[in-house]
Amino acid sequence: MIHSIPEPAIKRLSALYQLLCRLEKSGVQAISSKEIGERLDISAHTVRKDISYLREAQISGARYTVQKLKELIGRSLKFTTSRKACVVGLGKIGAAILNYSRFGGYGFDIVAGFDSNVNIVETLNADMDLFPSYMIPEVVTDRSIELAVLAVPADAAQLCADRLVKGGIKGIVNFSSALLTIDKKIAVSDVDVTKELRVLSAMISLADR
Amino acid sequence: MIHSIPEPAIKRLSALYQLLCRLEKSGVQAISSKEIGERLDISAHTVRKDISYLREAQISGARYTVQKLKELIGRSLKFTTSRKACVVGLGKIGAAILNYSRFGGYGFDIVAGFDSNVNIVETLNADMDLFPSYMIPEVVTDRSIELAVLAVPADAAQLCADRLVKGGIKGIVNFSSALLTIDKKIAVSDVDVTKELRVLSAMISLADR
DNA sequence: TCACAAATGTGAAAAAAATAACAGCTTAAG
DNA sequence: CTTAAGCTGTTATTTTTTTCACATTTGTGA
Repeated sequence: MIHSIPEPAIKRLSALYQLLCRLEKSGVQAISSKEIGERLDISAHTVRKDISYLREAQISGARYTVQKLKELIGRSLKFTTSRKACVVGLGKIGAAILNYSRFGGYGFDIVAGFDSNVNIVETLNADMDLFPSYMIPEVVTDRSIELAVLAVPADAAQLCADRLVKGGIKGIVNFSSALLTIDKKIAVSDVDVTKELRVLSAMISLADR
Repeated sequence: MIHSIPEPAIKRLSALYQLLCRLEKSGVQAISSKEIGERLDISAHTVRKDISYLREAQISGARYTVQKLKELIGRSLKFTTSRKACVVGLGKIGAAILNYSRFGGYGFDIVAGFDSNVNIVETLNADMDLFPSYMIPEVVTDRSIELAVLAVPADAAQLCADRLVKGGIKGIVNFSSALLTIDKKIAVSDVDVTKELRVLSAMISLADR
Protein backbone atom coordinates (compact mmCIF):
# COMPACT_ATOMS: atom_id res chain seq x y z
CA MET A 1 0.00 0.00 0.00
CA ILE A 2 1.11 3.52 -0.68
CA HIS A 3 2.09 5.11 2.60
CA SER A 4 2.12 8.76 1.68
CA ILE A 5 3.87 10.37 -1.19
CA PRO A 6 5.00 13.99 -0.69
CA GLU A 7 2.97 16.38 -2.79
CA PRO A 8 5.97 17.70 -4.73
CA ALA A 9 6.80 14.12 -5.62
CA ILE A 10 3.26 13.53 -6.90
CA LYS A 11 3.60 16.52 -9.18
CA ARG A 12 6.93 15.35 -10.52
CA LEU A 13 5.64 11.83 -11.03
CA SER A 14 2.71 13.23 -12.99
CA ALA A 15 5.10 15.07 -15.26
CA LEU A 16 7.18 11.95 -15.58
CA TYR A 17 4.11 9.98 -16.56
CA GLN A 18 3.44 12.42 -19.35
CA LEU A 19 7.03 12.17 -20.50
CA LEU A 20 6.86 8.38 -20.51
CA CYS A 21 3.68 8.42 -22.59
CA ARG A 22 5.50 10.43 -25.22
CA LEU A 23 8.60 8.31 -25.13
CA GLU A 24 6.50 5.23 -25.57
CA LYS A 25 4.85 6.71 -28.64
CA SER A 26 8.25 7.60 -30.07
CA GLY A 27 9.29 4.00 -29.63
CA VAL A 28 11.87 4.60 -26.91
CA GLN A 29 12.33 1.41 -24.89
CA ALA A 30 14.48 2.38 -21.93
CA ILE A 31 15.68 5.50 -20.15
CA SER A 32 17.99 6.28 -17.23
CA SER A 33 17.26 8.47 -14.25
CA LYS A 34 19.93 10.83 -15.50
CA GLU A 35 18.22 11.30 -18.84
CA ILE A 36 14.85 11.78 -17.17
CA GLY A 37 16.36 14.39 -14.91
CA GLU A 38 17.72 16.32 -17.85
CA ARG A 39 14.39 16.30 -19.61
CA LEU A 40 12.39 17.33 -16.58
CA ASP A 41 15.01 19.66 -15.16
CA ILE A 42 15.39 17.89 -11.86
CA SER A 43 18.27 15.86 -10.43
CA ALA A 44 18.70 12.17 -11.14
CA HIS A 45 18.66 11.64 -7.36
CA THR A 46 15.23 13.14 -7.12
CA VAL A 47 13.95 11.03 -9.97
CA ARG A 48 15.06 7.80 -8.32
CA LYS A 49 13.79 8.93 -4.94
CA ASP A 50 10.37 9.76 -6.33
CA ILE A 51 10.13 6.39 -8.03
CA SER A 52 11.15 4.67 -4.82
CA TYR A 53 8.03 6.00 -3.11
CA LEU A 54 6.04 3.68 -5.30
CA ARG A 55 7.43 0.71 -3.40
CA GLU A 56 7.62 -1.68 -6.23
CA ALA A 57 11.16 -2.23 -7.28
CA GLN A 58 12.16 -2.43 -10.88
CA ILE A 59 15.22 -4.50 -11.61
CA SER A 60 18.04 -2.62 -9.96
CA GLY A 61 21.05 -1.82 -12.06
CA ALA A 62 19.29 -1.68 -15.37
CA ARG A 63 17.78 1.43 -16.89
CA TYR A 64 14.03 1.90 -16.58
CA THR A 65 11.83 0.18 -19.10
CA VAL A 66 9.62 2.97 -20.40
CA GLN A 67 6.51 0.88 -20.63
CA LYS A 68 6.90 -0.77 -17.25
CA LEU A 69 7.64 2.44 -15.45
CA LYS A 70 4.70 4.14 -17.08
CA GLU A 71 2.45 1.34 -15.96
CA LEU A 72 3.84 1.41 -12.44
CA ILE A 73 3.19 5.13 -12.07
CA GLY A 74 -0.19 4.84 -13.74
CA ARG A 75 -1.22 2.07 -11.40
CA SER A 76 0.13 3.74 -8.27
CA LEU A 77 -1.38 7.13 -8.96
CA LYS A 78 -4.53 5.64 -10.48
CA PHE A 79 -4.12 7.19 -13.91
CA THR A 80 -5.42 3.97 -15.35
CA THR A 81 -8.88 4.42 -13.91
CA SER A 82 -10.16 7.17 -16.13
CA ARG A 83 -12.02 9.79 -14.12
CA LYS A 84 -14.85 11.80 -15.53
CA ALA A 85 -14.36 15.55 -15.87
CA CYS A 86 -16.40 18.55 -16.99
CA VAL A 87 -15.78 22.10 -18.12
CA VAL A 88 -17.77 24.94 -16.59
CA GLY A 89 -17.84 28.14 -18.63
CA LEU A 90 -17.63 27.86 -22.38
CA GLY A 91 -16.10 31.21 -23.22
CA LYS A 92 -12.86 31.30 -25.13
CA ILE A 93 -10.76 29.45 -22.60
CA GLY A 94 -13.42 26.93 -21.69
CA ALA A 95 -14.17 26.17 -25.32
CA ALA A 96 -10.48 25.77 -26.07
CA ILE A 97 -10.13 23.27 -23.25
CA LEU A 98 -13.19 21.42 -24.40
CA ASN A 99 -11.61 21.01 -27.81
CA TYR A 100 -8.60 19.34 -26.25
CA SER A 101 -10.93 16.47 -25.59
CA ARG A 102 -8.48 14.02 -27.01
CA PHE A 103 -7.65 13.75 -23.33
CA GLY A 104 -8.92 10.21 -23.09
CA GLY A 105 -6.37 7.70 -22.00
CA TYR A 106 -4.47 10.18 -19.91
CA GLY A 107 -6.39 9.58 -16.75
CA PHE A 108 -9.61 11.45 -17.40
CA ASP A 109 -12.40 12.04 -19.85
CA ILE A 110 -14.30 15.24 -20.40
CA VAL A 111 -17.92 14.17 -20.54
CA ALA A 112 -19.88 17.42 -20.13
CA GLY A 113 -19.78 21.18 -20.54
CA PHE A 114 -21.79 23.92 -18.82
CA ASP A 115 -22.50 27.57 -19.50
CA SER A 116 -24.98 30.09 -18.17
CA ASN A 117 -25.53 31.36 -21.69
CA VAL A 118 -27.99 28.98 -23.26
CA ASN A 119 -27.20 30.25 -26.74
CA ILE A 120 -23.61 29.10 -26.46
CA VAL A 121 -24.80 25.75 -25.27
CA GLU A 122 -26.93 25.45 -28.38
CA THR A 123 -24.55 26.83 -30.99
CA LEU A 124 -21.28 25.27 -29.93
CA ASN A 125 -21.17 21.86 -31.53
CA ALA A 126 -18.91 19.80 -29.40
CA ASP A 127 -18.90 16.04 -29.33
CA MET A 128 -20.08 15.89 -25.75
CA ASP A 129 -23.22 16.96 -23.94
CA LEU A 130 -23.64 20.61 -23.01
CA PHE A 131 -25.97 21.94 -20.32
CA PRO A 132 -27.04 25.24 -18.80
CA SER A 133 -25.24 26.05 -15.54
CA TYR A 134 -28.13 25.53 -13.20
CA MET A 135 -28.05 21.85 -14.06
CA ILE A 136 -24.53 21.40 -12.70
CA PRO A 137 -25.44 19.66 -9.42
CA GLU A 138 -27.79 17.24 -11.09
CA VAL A 139 -25.54 16.29 -14.00
CA VAL A 140 -22.40 16.02 -11.87
CA THR A 141 -24.16 13.66 -9.50
CA ASP A 142 -25.92 11.58 -12.14
CA ARG A 143 -22.81 11.05 -14.24
CA SER A 144 -20.38 10.60 -11.34
CA ILE A 145 -18.19 13.45 -12.53
CA GLU A 146 -15.21 13.85 -10.21
CA LEU A 147 -13.17 16.65 -11.74
CA ALA A 148 -14.06 20.08 -13.08
CA VAL A 149 -12.31 22.84 -14.96
CA LEU A 150 -13.77 26.16 -13.91
CA ALA A 151 -13.35 28.79 -16.62
CA VAL A 152 -16.00 31.39 -15.87
CA PRO A 153 -15.68 35.13 -15.14
CA ALA A 154 -14.51 35.89 -11.60
CA ASP A 155 -17.90 37.08 -10.41
CA ALA A 156 -19.60 33.80 -11.31
CA ALA A 157 -16.85 31.51 -10.02
CA GLN A 158 -18.02 31.08 -6.44
CA LEU A 159 -21.58 30.29 -7.47
CA CYS A 160 -20.43 27.67 -9.95
CA ALA A 161 -18.00 26.19 -7.46
CA ASP A 162 -20.81 25.85 -4.95
CA ARG A 163 -22.91 24.07 -7.52
CA LEU A 164 -20.08 21.69 -8.31
CA VAL A 165 -19.62 20.93 -4.64
CA LYS A 166 -23.33 20.33 -4.31
CA GLY A 167 -23.05 17.75 -7.06
CA GLY A 168 -20.24 16.00 -5.20
CA ILE A 169 -17.20 17.10 -7.20
CA LYS A 170 -13.82 16.00 -5.83
CA GLY A 171 -11.36 18.31 -7.56
CA ILE A 172 -11.46 21.67 -9.35
CA VAL A 173 -8.96 23.37 -11.62
CA ASN A 174 -9.81 27.02 -11.17
CA PHE A 175 -8.97 29.17 -14.19
CA SER A 176 -10.88 32.17 -12.94
CA SER A 177 -9.04 34.84 -11.02
CA ALA A 178 -11.43 34.47 -8.10
CA LEU A 179 -10.25 33.13 -4.76
CA LEU A 180 -12.65 30.32 -4.02
CA THR A 181 -13.93 29.63 -0.55
CA ILE A 182 -14.44 25.94 -0.54
CA ASP A 183 -14.54 22.84 1.64
CA LYS A 184 -11.01 21.66 2.40
CA LYS A 185 -11.81 18.11 1.43
CA ILE A 186 -12.04 19.20 -2.20
CA ALA A 187 -8.75 19.50 -4.06
CA VAL A 188 -8.38 22.84 -5.79
CA SER A 189 -5.67 23.93 -8.15
CA ASP A 190 -5.59 27.61 -9.06
CA VAL A 191 -4.35 28.55 -12.50
CA ASP A 192 -4.24 32.28 -12.92
CA VAL A 193 -2.19 33.95 -15.63
CA THR A 194 -1.91 37.18 -13.71
CA LYS A 195 -0.67 35.32 -10.66
CA GLU A 196 1.86 33.36 -12.68
CA LEU A 197 3.15 36.51 -14.32
CA ARG A 198 3.38 38.23 -10.98
CA VAL A 199 5.35 35.37 -9.44
CA LEU A 200 7.73 35.33 -12.38
CA SER A 201 8.12 39.06 -12.12
CA ALA A 202 8.99 38.77 -8.44
CA MET A 203 11.46 35.97 -9.06
CA ILE A 204 13.18 38.00 -11.72
CA SER A 205 13.42 40.96 -9.38
CA LEU A 206 14.87 38.95 -6.54
CA ALA A 207 17.26 37.06 -8.83
CA ASP A 208 18.82 40.36 -9.91
CA ARG A 209 19.54 40.73 -6.18
CA MET B 1 17.92 44.56 1.54
CA ILE B 2 16.05 41.36 0.87
CA HIS B 3 18.26 38.42 1.71
CA SER B 4 16.42 35.56 0.16
CA ILE B 5 12.76 34.76 0.41
CA PRO B 6 11.81 31.08 0.02
CA GLU B 7 10.05 30.45 -3.25
CA PRO B 8 6.87 29.13 -1.62
CA ALA B 9 6.75 32.33 0.38
CA ILE B 10 7.04 34.41 -2.78
CA LYS B 11 4.07 32.61 -4.24
CA ARG B 12 2.00 33.13 -1.13
CA LEU B 13 2.96 36.78 -0.95
CA SER B 14 1.89 37.21 -4.57
CA ALA B 15 -1.49 35.75 -3.75
CA LEU B 16 -1.69 37.97 -0.70
CA TYR B 17 -0.92 40.99 -2.83
CA GLN B 18 -3.83 40.13 -5.07
CA LEU B 19 -6.10 39.72 -2.07
CA LEU B 20 -5.02 43.06 -0.66
CA CYS B 21 -5.72 44.79 -3.97
CA ARG B 22 -9.27 43.53 -3.82
CA LEU B 23 -9.76 44.37 -0.19
CA GLU B 24 -8.55 47.87 -0.87
CA LYS B 25 -11.09 48.26 -3.65
CA SER B 26 -13.85 47.00 -1.36
CA GLY B 27 -12.87 49.65 1.13
CA VAL B 28 -11.54 47.29 3.80
CA GLN B 29 -9.06 49.13 5.99
CA ALA B 30 -7.45 46.49 8.17
CA ILE B 31 -7.12 42.73 8.38
CA SER B 32 -5.55 40.23 10.77
CA SER B 33 -3.21 37.39 9.93
CA LYS B 34 -5.91 35.00 11.00
CA GLU B 35 -8.43 36.39 8.53
CA ILE B 36 -5.84 36.38 5.76
CA GLY B 37 -5.07 32.78 6.54
CA GLU B 38 -8.69 31.81 6.26
CA ARG B 39 -9.07 33.53 2.92
CA LEU B 40 -5.90 32.06 1.44
CA ASP B 41 -6.22 28.70 3.13
CA ILE B 42 -2.92 28.84 4.97
CA SER B 43 -2.12 29.18 8.66
CA ALA B 44 -1.92 32.53 10.41
CA HIS B 45 1.61 31.58 11.47
CA THR B 46 2.67 31.22 7.89
CA VAL B 47 1.13 34.54 6.97
CA ARG B 48 3.07 36.37 9.65
CA LYS B 49 6.28 34.53 8.87
CA ASP B 50 6.01 35.35 5.18
CA ILE B 51 5.47 39.00 5.93
CA SER B 52 8.42 38.99 8.30
CA TYR B 53 10.73 38.09 5.43
CA LEU B 54 10.12 41.56 4.07
CA ARG B 55 12.09 42.99 6.98
CA GLU B 56 10.13 46.09 7.47
CA ALA B 57 8.06 45.87 10.58
CA GLN B 58 4.56 47.11 10.73
CA ILE B 59 3.35 48.23 14.13
CA SER B 60 3.21 45.12 16.27
CA GLY B 61 0.01 44.31 18.06
CA ALA B 62 -2.33 46.06 15.63
CA ARG B 63 -3.94 44.39 12.66
CA TYR B 64 -2.39 44.99 9.25
CA THR B 65 -3.37 48.14 7.42
CA VAL B 66 -4.47 46.87 4.02
CA GLN B 67 -3.00 49.75 2.08
CA LYS B 68 0.34 49.77 3.90
CA LEU B 69 0.82 46.04 3.64
CA LYS B 70 -0.04 46.09 -0.03
CA GLU B 71 2.52 48.80 -0.61
CA LEU B 72 5.15 46.95 1.40
CA ILE B 73 4.73 43.76 -0.60
CA GLY B 74 4.53 45.68 -3.86
CA ARG B 75 7.73 47.51 -3.08
CA SER B 76 9.60 44.42 -1.87
CA LEU B 77 8.61 42.18 -4.77
CA LYS B 78 8.81 45.01 -7.29
CA PHE B 79 5.19 44.88 -8.36
CA THR B 80 5.26 48.64 -8.58
CA THR B 81 7.69 48.70 -11.48
CA SER B 82 5.46 47.53 -14.28
CA ARG B 83 7.20 44.99 -16.52
CA LYS B 84 6.42 44.60 -20.17
CA ALA B 85 4.90 41.34 -21.34
CA CYS B 86 3.78 39.77 -24.61
CA VAL B 87 1.55 36.94 -25.76
CA VAL B 88 2.84 34.44 -28.29
CA GLY B 89 0.16 32.48 -30.12
CA LEU B 90 -3.18 34.16 -30.72
CA GLY B 91 -5.41 31.12 -30.90
CA LYS B 92 -8.33 30.86 -28.51
CA ILE B 93 -6.34 30.86 -25.32
CA GLY B 94 -3.84 33.47 -26.44
CA ALA B 95 -6.57 35.79 -27.66
CA ALA B 96 -8.46 35.39 -24.41
CA ILE B 97 -5.38 36.32 -22.43
CA LEU B 98 -4.75 39.27 -24.66
CA ASN B 99 -8.23 40.54 -23.89
CA TYR B 100 -7.46 40.50 -20.21
CA SER B 101 -5.23 43.43 -20.96
CA ARG B 102 -6.67 45.38 -18.12
CA PHE B 103 -3.65 43.93 -16.42
CA GLY B 104 -1.95 47.28 -16.02
CA GLY B 105 -1.24 48.28 -12.48
CA TYR B 106 -0.74 44.73 -11.35
CA GLY B 107 2.95 44.55 -12.08
CA PHE B 108 2.99 44.13 -15.84
CA ASP B 109 1.64 45.41 -19.12
CA ILE B 110 0.93 43.40 -22.23
CA VAL B 111 2.43 45.42 -25.05
CA ALA B 112 2.59 43.00 -27.98
CA GLY B 113 1.12 39.85 -29.49
CA PHE B 114 2.60 37.38 -31.95
CA ASP B 115 1.25 34.67 -34.22
CA SER B 116 2.60 32.67 -37.10
CA ASN B 117 -0.69 33.11 -38.93
CA VAL B 118 -0.52 36.52 -40.55
CA ASN B 119 -4.26 36.57 -41.15
CA ILE B 120 -4.97 36.42 -37.45
CA VAL B 121 -2.54 39.20 -36.87
CA GLU B 122 -4.43 41.33 -39.36
CA THR B 123 -7.98 40.48 -38.45
CA LEU B 124 -7.81 40.47 -34.67
CA ASN B 125 -8.31 44.02 -33.59
CA ALA B 126 -6.66 44.32 -30.24
CA ASP B 127 -5.54 47.57 -28.74
CA MET B 128 -1.88 46.63 -28.87
CA ASP B 129 0.56 45.88 -31.65
CA LEU B 130 0.49 42.46 -33.26
CA PHE B 131 3.35 40.90 -35.22
CA PRO B 132 4.16 37.73 -37.14
CA SER B 133 6.17 35.22 -35.10
CA TYR B 134 9.45 35.58 -36.90
CA MET B 135 9.70 39.10 -35.54
CA ILE B 136 9.74 37.94 -31.92
CA PRO B 137 13.47 38.39 -31.26
CA GLU B 138 13.52 41.86 -32.76
CA VAL B 139 10.40 43.19 -31.06
CA VAL B 140 11.23 41.67 -27.68
CA THR B 141 14.64 43.29 -27.74
CA ASP B 142 13.52 46.66 -29.06
CA ARG B 143 10.68 47.05 -26.62
CA SER B 144 12.48 45.60 -23.62
CA ILE B 145 9.82 42.95 -23.09
CA GLU B 146 10.69 40.82 -20.08
CA LEU B 147 7.78 38.39 -19.74
CA ALA B 148 5.96 36.19 -22.23
CA VAL B 149 2.86 34.03 -22.23
CA LEU B 150 3.41 31.14 -24.61
CA ALA B 151 0.10 29.80 -25.93
CA VAL B 152 0.99 28.01 -29.14
CA PRO B 153 0.46 24.37 -30.19
CA ALA B 154 2.94 21.96 -28.64
CA ASP B 155 4.91 21.43 -31.82
CA ALA B 156 5.64 25.13 -32.21
CA ALA B 157 6.46 25.82 -28.58
CA GLN B 158 10.17 25.11 -28.58
CA LEU B 159 10.79 27.25 -31.66
CA CYS B 160 8.91 30.18 -30.18
CA ALA B 161 10.64 29.78 -26.85
CA ASP B 162 14.00 29.88 -28.59
CA ARG B 163 13.00 33.08 -30.34
CA LEU B 164 11.93 34.64 -27.07
CA VAL B 165 15.23 33.70 -25.49
CA LYS B 166 17.05 35.17 -28.44
CA GLY B 167 15.23 38.42 -27.82
CA GLY B 168 16.35 38.41 -24.20
CA ILE B 169 13.16 37.36 -22.42
CA LYS B 170 13.46 36.81 -18.66
CA GLY B 171 10.36 34.78 -17.83
CA ILE B 172 7.87 32.58 -19.68
CA VAL B 173 4.46 31.28 -18.68
CA ASN B 174 4.14 28.15 -20.79
CA PHE B 175 0.55 27.24 -21.64
CA SER B 176 1.51 24.67 -24.23
CA SER B 177 1.76 21.06 -23.21
CA ALA B 178 5.33 20.89 -24.51
CA LEU B 179 8.23 20.38 -22.15
CA LEU B 180 10.56 23.24 -22.97
CA THR B 181 14.31 22.83 -22.99
CA ILE B 182 15.54 26.19 -21.97
CA ASP B 183 18.39 28.06 -20.28
CA LYS B 184 18.12 27.75 -16.52
CA LYS B 185 18.55 31.46 -16.02
CA ILE B 186 15.13 32.04 -17.51
CA ALA B 187 12.18 31.59 -15.17
CA VAL B 188 9.57 29.25 -16.59
CA SER B 189 6.17 28.45 -15.18
CA ASP B 190 4.30 25.58 -16.80
CA VAL B 191 0.53 25.75 -16.92
CA ASP B 192 -0.97 22.63 -18.37
CA VAL B 193 -4.59 21.68 -17.87
CA THR B 194 -3.95 18.01 -18.43
CA LYS B 195 -1.16 18.06 -15.88
CA GLU B 196 -3.30 19.87 -13.33
CA LEU B 197 -6.13 17.42 -13.83
CA ARG B 198 -3.75 14.52 -13.51
CA VAL B 199 -2.28 15.86 -10.28
CA LEU B 200 -5.74 16.42 -8.83
CA SER B 201 -6.74 12.94 -9.90
CA ALA B 202 -3.71 11.49 -8.13
CA MET B 203 -4.34 13.48 -4.99
CA ILE B 204 -7.93 12.30 -4.88
CA SER B 205 -6.80 8.71 -5.27
CA LEU B 206 -4.25 8.93 -2.52
CA ALA B 207 -6.59 10.83 -0.22
CA ASP B 208 -9.07 7.94 -0.37
CA ARG B 209 -6.18 5.95 1.08
C1' DT C 1 -6.22 54.92 34.12
C1' DC C 2 -5.86 50.14 34.29
C1' DA C 3 -6.53 45.52 33.06
C1' DC C 4 -7.39 42.31 29.66
C1' DA C 5 -8.32 40.32 25.24
C1' DA C 6 -6.34 40.14 20.86
C1' DA C 7 -2.53 41.01 17.67
C1' DT C 8 2.08 40.92 15.78
C1' DG C 9 7.26 39.67 15.01
C1' DT C 10 10.67 36.53 15.38
C1' DG C 11 14.02 33.11 17.25
C1' DA C 12 13.78 28.21 18.13
C1' DA C 13 12.03 23.57 17.33
C1' DA C 14 10.01 20.32 14.33
C1' DA C 15 8.86 18.48 10.00
C1' DA C 16 9.46 17.90 5.24
C1' DA C 17 12.09 17.67 1.19
C1' DA C 18 16.23 17.63 -1.50
C1' DT C 19 20.69 15.93 -1.94
C1' DA C 20 24.38 12.82 -1.36
C1' DA C 21 26.55 8.35 -0.61
C1' DC C 22 27.06 3.79 -1.39
C1' DA C 23 26.04 -1.28 -1.73
C1' DG C 24 24.72 -4.32 -5.07
C1' DC C 25 22.95 -5.53 -9.67
C1' DT C 26 23.41 -5.46 -14.97
C1' DT C 27 25.29 -5.12 -19.28
C1' DA C 28 28.91 -5.11 -22.57
C1' DA C 29 33.55 -5.75 -24.08
C1' DG C 30 37.72 -8.15 -24.18
C1' DC D 1 34.62 -16.05 -18.14
C1' DT D 2 35.97 -12.00 -16.00
C1' DT D 3 36.28 -7.28 -15.40
C1' DA D 4 34.88 -2.64 -15.60
C1' DA D 5 31.70 0.92 -16.25
C1' DG D 6 27.26 2.39 -15.42
C1' DC D 7 22.86 2.28 -13.16
C1' DT D 8 19.36 1.61 -9.52
C1' DG D 9 17.27 1.42 -4.62
C1' DT D 10 17.68 3.01 -0.26
C1' DT D 11 19.65 4.73 3.90
C1' DA D 12 21.91 8.77 5.79
C1' DT D 13 22.81 13.68 5.72
C1' DT D 14 21.95 18.29 4.84
C1' DT D 15 19.05 21.96 3.65
C1' DT D 16 14.73 24.18 3.38
C1' DT D 17 10.23 25.18 5.01
C1' DT D 18 6.70 25.06 8.28
C1' DT D 19 5.05 25.29 12.79
C1' DC D 20 5.31 26.69 17.43
C1' DA D 21 5.95 29.58 21.49
C1' DC D 22 6.18 33.70 23.65
C1' DA D 23 7.69 38.51 24.56
C1' DT D 24 5.77 42.68 23.26
C1' DT D 25 2.33 45.94 21.53
C1' DT D 26 -2.38 47.75 20.64
C1' DG D 27 -7.19 48.79 21.47
C1' DT D 28 -11.23 48.66 24.43
C1' DG D 29 -14.37 48.95 28.21
C1' DA D 30 -15.12 49.67 33.04
